[in-house]
Amino acid sequence: MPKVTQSYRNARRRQIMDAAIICFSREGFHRATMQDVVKQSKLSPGAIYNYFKSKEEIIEAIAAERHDRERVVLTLARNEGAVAPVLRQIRDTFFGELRNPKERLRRRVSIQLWAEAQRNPRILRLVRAGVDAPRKLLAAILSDAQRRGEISRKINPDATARFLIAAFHGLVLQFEWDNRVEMKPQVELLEAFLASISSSS
Amino acid sequence: MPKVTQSYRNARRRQIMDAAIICFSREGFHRATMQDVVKQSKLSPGAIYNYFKSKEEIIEAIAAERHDRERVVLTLARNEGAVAPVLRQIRDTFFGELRNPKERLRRRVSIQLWAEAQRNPRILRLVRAGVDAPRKLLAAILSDAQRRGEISRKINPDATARFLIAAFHGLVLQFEWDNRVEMKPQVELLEAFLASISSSS
Amino acid sequence: MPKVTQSYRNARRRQIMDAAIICFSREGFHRATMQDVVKQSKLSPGAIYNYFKSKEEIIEAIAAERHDRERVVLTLARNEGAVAPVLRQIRDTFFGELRNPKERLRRRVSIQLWAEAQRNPRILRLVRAGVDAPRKLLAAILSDAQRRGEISRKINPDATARFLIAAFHGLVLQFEWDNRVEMKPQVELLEAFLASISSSS
Amino acid sequence: MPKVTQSYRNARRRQIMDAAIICFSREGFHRATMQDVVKQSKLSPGAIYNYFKSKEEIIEAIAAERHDRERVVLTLARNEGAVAPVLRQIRDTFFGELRNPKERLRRRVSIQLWAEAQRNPRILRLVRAGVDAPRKLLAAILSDAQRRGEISRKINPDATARFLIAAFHGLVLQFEWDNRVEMKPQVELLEAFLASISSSS
DNA sequence: AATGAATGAGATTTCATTCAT
DNA sequence: CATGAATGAAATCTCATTCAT
Repeated sequence: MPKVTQSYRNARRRQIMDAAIICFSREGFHRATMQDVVKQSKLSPGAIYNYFKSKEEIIEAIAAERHDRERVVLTLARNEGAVAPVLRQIRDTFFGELRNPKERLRRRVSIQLWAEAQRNPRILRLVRAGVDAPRKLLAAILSDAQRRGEISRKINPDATARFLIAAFHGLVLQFEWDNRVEMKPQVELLEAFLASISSSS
Repeated sequence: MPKVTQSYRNARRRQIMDAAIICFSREGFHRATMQDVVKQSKLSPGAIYNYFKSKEEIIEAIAAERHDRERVVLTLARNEGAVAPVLRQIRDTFFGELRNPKERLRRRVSIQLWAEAQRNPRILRLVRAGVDAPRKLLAAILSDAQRRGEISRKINPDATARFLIAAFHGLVLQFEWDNRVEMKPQVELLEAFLASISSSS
Repeated sequence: MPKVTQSYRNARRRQIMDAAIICFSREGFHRATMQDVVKQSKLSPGAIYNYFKSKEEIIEAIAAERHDRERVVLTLARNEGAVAPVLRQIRDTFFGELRNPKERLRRRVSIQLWAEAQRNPRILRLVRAGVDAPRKLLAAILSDAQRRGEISRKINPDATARFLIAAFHGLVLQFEWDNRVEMKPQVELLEAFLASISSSS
Repeated sequence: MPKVTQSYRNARRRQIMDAAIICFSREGFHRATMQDVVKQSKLSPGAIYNYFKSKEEIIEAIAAERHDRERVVLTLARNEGAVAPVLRQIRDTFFGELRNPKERLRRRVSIQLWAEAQRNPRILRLVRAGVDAPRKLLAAILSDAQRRGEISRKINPDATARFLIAAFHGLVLQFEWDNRVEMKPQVELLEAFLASISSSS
């Protein structure tokens, strides 16, 4: 029934969100003005407000997308067999993405979202959800591996999952502050860590 | 030449920064207005601008203080003997502080600073310095311990130090998003991690 | 040359004006948006602009219609005989209409027009015309009645006509502000007033 | 305790309201911009918003003032003796004021308020109160006069009071639409009306 | 003629900062 | 040094109108 297709509308939303991600990653949510987004998106203010009710809503849409994305990446990993290659794949996916320029923009915006979550309950909910889902999946993977005897019974899957995600977030920050930081030693450290919790130890 | 004593000036700066920390942790840098800080500090706008040239400068002063503080905590730990108790003390100091309400405010502001560092080079420098100093100290501690044969030669002290700090930052976020998160399992995980890098392994 | 019949065009104009009257009476001219009129009329913006050059023009069309209507009501009254029943009929027509829901909407819009006339000369002209015509008709009726000796020579027909219309407008306002206002005592008052100007006095 | 006196604040509010009355009477509430009021008042936007939270609040303050003013005028009239001179004084005060240029501005704004009352309940309440108080006072005056036998027992004081006020409002409109309208014949008509309800009749 | 997404000027309001007292 | 009213640039958002389809 609509005059323009859903895919047209989606493309516009995409266009706006991409522009916003560029602006927000450059200037932060508050310093970036809607005028900046307008220019970057090559649309008009009115057009943007046809797709998003407010600047806040754009931010929320970006947060929601982050959330989805992270969940999807991990879900893909789930179904495979032995734990070690699965974890290695997750690790490589996440670290690999840090080199991707587009993903770097998004990571910069994520840091903004962490700050924003402090005073915007809707963002908080989205950020939380974006972290909870991966954590639970990771914990389930670890749990399964424990059941199969692949990793030590002594470790706490939930706490370990949380710890791994925390470490990843922390390293995102480190990389943000100084992008010459080498990721390889970190990857190796994780390798050692995983080895230390594997059953043979 | 100053008409009031330095200690008076210091007390006023303190008063303003404490008020600002409260406001910033509540609303974020950008949403918190100078009026909020004025009210919270029980001073007048004019008075505040006698001590800080701008809102930015207050933020920078807070960032500088964070930086100092973190360095001091670690410096205290340095001179002692065996590595295990030293690391345990550092760990307990940092995690212990997470329960301290005043420190929680400051942590909230830290997260804001992480976001702000993205577009304010002066903040970036301060944040970076606030992370570099502890990292180097920690690396030195690990290095010393390696030399003394207390921990494995195979680990990379720099990378490990960075990793530990990253994990701590990540856990600060986790705690911020959900303050019911238990820290004890995390502390135990770190214990296991330290054990895994000790020489006996 | 027109591609559609005049009656089709008229029906569309009617549809738009009816929708506009609803919107304007609800929100006022300025608060009501063209989008509101679009929704209410179940047409599209483009369609509306095919029939009216601007929002102003819709307002003017409504004003013009008010004007016509009021003139017509009075014209109908003119041709009858004795003055008393004629005046009574006019009175009853006007007061009776106040109970008519559709007419109430229009009265609400009239009040908007009174305000609008202050800064829109075209509206002013229409409002003025809408009041002048009835006044002149009423004055003529009174004048005729004077000539026939039905009402006192002492009264000034023009001033009296103006006064009656003014009182009616004022009562429209009273009713608008509080629609529990009883109209019957007002009607009786007018009866007394008419009696007082009738020749017997 | 305040740094500036209350009278200073009152003077500023006066300054803003006077400027607003000029702008609103010229352009209407909606066409007049805050920038217009800023210019007219020779203050800055920020200064105005120190005294009024919003444009709406300025409008409400003006409405409240109208209300007060009208009440005061009538209250003054109350205490005197015989009804005829009292009513004549009220009549002359109201009609006399119509020639006062400042009062004309305010009347123009009143008409705006009548329109605005349709969709702003706070304005409605103020407008209503501004009409109710005078009406009750007038009704009381008439009632007293009836008790003293000065005017006919047959009239309904409430309805008559309402009618007189309605007529006045209606004449304000007439005068607004055409300021060449003579008020003298109207005053005489009222004289006749009052005579017709006096006891001798 | 009809559609409705897009336009963009312009409205209200905020808030960091200043400066006369 | 302190005060706090005043400043005014700039931000977000709205909405009458257009025009490609």
